[in-house]
Amino acid sequence: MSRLRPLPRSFYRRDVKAVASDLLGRFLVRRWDDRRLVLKIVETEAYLGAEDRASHACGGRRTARTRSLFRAGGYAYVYFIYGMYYCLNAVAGSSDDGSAVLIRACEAIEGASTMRDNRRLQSEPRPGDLAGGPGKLCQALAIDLGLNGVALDRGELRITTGEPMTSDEIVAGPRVGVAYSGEASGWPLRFAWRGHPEVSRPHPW
DNA sequence: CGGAAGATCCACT
DNA sequence: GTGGATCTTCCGA
Repeated sequence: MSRLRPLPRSFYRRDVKAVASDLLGRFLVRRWDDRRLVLKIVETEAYLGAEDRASHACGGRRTARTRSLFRAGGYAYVYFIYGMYYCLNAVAGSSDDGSAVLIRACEAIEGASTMRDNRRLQSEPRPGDLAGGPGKLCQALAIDLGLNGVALDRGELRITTGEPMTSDEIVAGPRVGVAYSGEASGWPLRFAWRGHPEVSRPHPW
């Protein structure tokens, strides 16, 4: 495996769509319980900011929950949803933008047995079982609100250099689970590695 | 202060 | 394909 060198904060402080597609193929590295868990990012979604009705930053409203979302790029934004799941974002752009990239799916590279334990899977994982969705991903990596706001270039949760996708390997489509957001629900802000077995449903290809 | 909704997942038919 | 789990968050009154 290539060296797990953290991406610099400048990586995140760009247009959120560029950050979202450029995160595909990078490694997500989680230190937990004296172990190292490594995954390759295969699916992301960009959330713009005030102008995006699907975003928690819609209308520029700031709440206790979205505090870390309005920081400058390079930090984690973790939130709790549906009474039982967490979702992980990488904050993008400049301070006060409220733009972020939701990490939707990953392929396990190292530490799959620990992820399986964390997911409480009884049988051999099938494609997508370990980290093939934003809630599953956080469960596999034991990510909760304790990691909300942490820097992604150091510490126990990092995103590192990896094997970025070329544009012909990337497919874009509308985001998942945002039907309530009107026109924004059709924006092609979901990015995935075309044909990869860990990409969540519905498949964007 | 009450109620509705939610960037999901799973079991079941 | 459908519905239930489960509870924080947010908005309106």
